[in-house]
Amino acid sequence: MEPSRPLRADAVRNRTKILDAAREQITRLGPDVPMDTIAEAAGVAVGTLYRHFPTKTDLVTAVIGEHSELLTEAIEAAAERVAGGAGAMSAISALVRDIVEAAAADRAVKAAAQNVGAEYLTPDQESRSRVAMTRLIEAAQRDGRLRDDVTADDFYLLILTAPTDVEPAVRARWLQLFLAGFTTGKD
Amino acid sequence: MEPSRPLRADAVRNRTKILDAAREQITRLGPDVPMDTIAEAAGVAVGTLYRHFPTKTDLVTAVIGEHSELLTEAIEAAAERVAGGAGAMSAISALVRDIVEAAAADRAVKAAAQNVGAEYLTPDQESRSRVAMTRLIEAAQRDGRLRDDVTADDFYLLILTAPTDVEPAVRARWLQLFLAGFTTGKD
Amino acid sequence: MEPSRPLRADAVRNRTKILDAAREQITRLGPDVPMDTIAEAAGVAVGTLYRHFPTKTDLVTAVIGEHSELLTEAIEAAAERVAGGAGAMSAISALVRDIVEAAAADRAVKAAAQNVGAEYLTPDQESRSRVAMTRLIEAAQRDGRLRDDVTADDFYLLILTAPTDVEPAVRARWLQLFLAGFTTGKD
Amino acid sequence: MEPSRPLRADAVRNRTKILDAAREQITRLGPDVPMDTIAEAAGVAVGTLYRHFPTKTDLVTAVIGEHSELLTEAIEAAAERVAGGAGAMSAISALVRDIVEAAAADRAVKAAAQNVGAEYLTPDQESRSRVAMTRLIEAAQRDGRLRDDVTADDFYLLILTAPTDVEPAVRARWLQLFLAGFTTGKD
DNA sequence: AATGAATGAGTTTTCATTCAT
DNA sequence: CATGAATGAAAACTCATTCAT
Repeated sequence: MEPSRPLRADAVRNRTKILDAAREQITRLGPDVPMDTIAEAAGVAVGTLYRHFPTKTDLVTAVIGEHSELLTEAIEAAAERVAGGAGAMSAISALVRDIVEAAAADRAVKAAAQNVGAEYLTPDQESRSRVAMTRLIEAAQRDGRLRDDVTADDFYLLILTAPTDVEPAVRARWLQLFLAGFTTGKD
Repeated sequence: MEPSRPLRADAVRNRTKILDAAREQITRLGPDVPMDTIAEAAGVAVGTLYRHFPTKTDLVTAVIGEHSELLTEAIEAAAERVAGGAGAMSAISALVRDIVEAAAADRAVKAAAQNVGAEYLTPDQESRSRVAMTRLIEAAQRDGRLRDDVTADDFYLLILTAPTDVEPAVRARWLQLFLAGFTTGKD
Repeated sequence: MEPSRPLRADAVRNRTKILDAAREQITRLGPDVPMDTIAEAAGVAVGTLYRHFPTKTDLVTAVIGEHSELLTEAIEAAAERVAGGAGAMSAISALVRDIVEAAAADRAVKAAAQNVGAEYLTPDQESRSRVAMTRLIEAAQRDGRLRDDVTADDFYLLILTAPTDVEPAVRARWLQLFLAGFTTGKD
Repeated sequence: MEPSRPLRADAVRNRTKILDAAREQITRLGPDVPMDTIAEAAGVAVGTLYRHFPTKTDLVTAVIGEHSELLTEAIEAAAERVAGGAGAMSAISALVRDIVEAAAADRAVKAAAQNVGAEYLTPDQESRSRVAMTRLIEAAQRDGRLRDDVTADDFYLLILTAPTDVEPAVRARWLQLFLAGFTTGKD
């Protein structure tokens, strides 16, 4: 599914500028920032925004898409590390903590995802992250550290519901409690 | 903060109709429903909305107020039942399940509250529910069913983060996982 | 043109309270004060305002009417004084200065008069003040102090155009210049 | 305060249409004309009004600005004519008569300006008109036709207080009386 | 008569989206 | 392709006036 024809260099540059600006503005001001504001921040005219993203929803979805990609890559990286011998359960804990913290920092992105009703992951990202996550889970279960009934979906649920608008300490407590429900308590 | 004076009968009726409509519309159409829409649903003119609730924030706050009152009363009722001899841990589980289901129905109300910066619990409700919750927790801990380090705040966190936009089965799974982190696993 | 039947005592009291409040509010906040605000200041309900004054215009007109009455009485008093032997031209100067200062203090009343398009004087007031003004003018002309072509209308014009929103010193200068056009310069 | 960049041709056209319509509508319907009405009269959508003038105050200020520019230019032109040998006092009379007539046509604009707190003359216009007016005054005083104590501020006062809501004949009389206070009576 | 709740047209302003230049 | 001006449908809120209690 590559673009029908390669975008011209300056068009690529514009697309990047727009996404950068959108990410920044949405994170700072929430998903209700006017398109004009994003356009100005990007240093282009609104018309250009609409050339790249036919509707605001498309733009917001694209911003979320970036986030999803990062998330997917983080999961894949954790799976790599475990394949390289690292402890599975602690890799999972660290991964989840990182993701939750990132979502908190980028809280507007989450709000945007809800507001727009966009799917959190693209099909491609969905399958890549599911593969990696499953590898992590199975490793931790082989180690006897993770409850046997826990699935990748359970972790997605955890990520989806992590509180973003609370103090870090509260978020840490939340994570501790939730993860306690995943582990066997062994070790 | 005097009780003003008792509202006229028809005004009370309207106030109720407005709150009912607001809850319904916000739940159905999300936190951004126009005041006009709520007015129409309530069968009154916008002016009447504004007579009862000078700003949209006030209206949303009132809707939240009802909801959080119900929540507070549910916690108190559960505490009563336990005082009457019911099993503490199962009372807590049932309570939390009920609350989470109710919160899911009112998902948009929560969003509206956040959009509008309304506080969820009034100071009075806060203290009433804290007292009742603490009684429940202590009873369950005496029974050895609840981890000793769990506090009322932990339950608020659970309630606050319950996923709303998912199917009931998913929500049930989420609750099971989260509660697993609270319990000792005994029995 | 007396009221068809004497108003009940409390109705009279209310009418007075309303006019007092209206004068005060209009003077302070301009003719755009909401009727509700006037009602509250008067300590009555809006409905009562509307019973006494069918439209807002009527109320504003009534407030102006009071002013006109005072104005008429001031002219009559000056004429009395001159009849009693006082200097006519200086009586006129003092009269005009007083009226202009009063209008400045009550600047909103003037604004109201313009906004509402109400006649400044009622027919009765018109004729009473015209008689008195004419007497003053003729006396000053007999003294050779006032230009022979000056009429009562000229003075009304002066009163109507006096600047209200400027500092007292500026207003005094304005009056001096304008009156210089009226006098013969003699004495 | 850079000149931004030259507006596009059609934007300039619209700006003009909007200012024309605003002047016309405010003059005709008073200072409270809705923005929608002005937009319709201008043949544009409201949004276009707001693109050119972010608030109603800005629009009224711009209308005033045009008017006060014309006024300033009229004074400068009169000063030119006098420098070219024309009679100073009659130039002043004619100037004042013209200005007052123009102000009468724009009565509502003045009201709108006050409603909205807009300044009448910009600092630049203020100084330009003061220079020209002073030249006129000094010439008339050299001719012995104007009282020596009369200043530019006195003329502003005259212009400021000219009656607008009266018939032309009445206004002419008013002007005659007022100017009589300015002149020496010589010639 | 008084009360004050209800009405609803109207006001300013915003912003996603379109389209002429 | 980019620009940025124009569009126009909302949205929140106000207030003169009416009318049930």
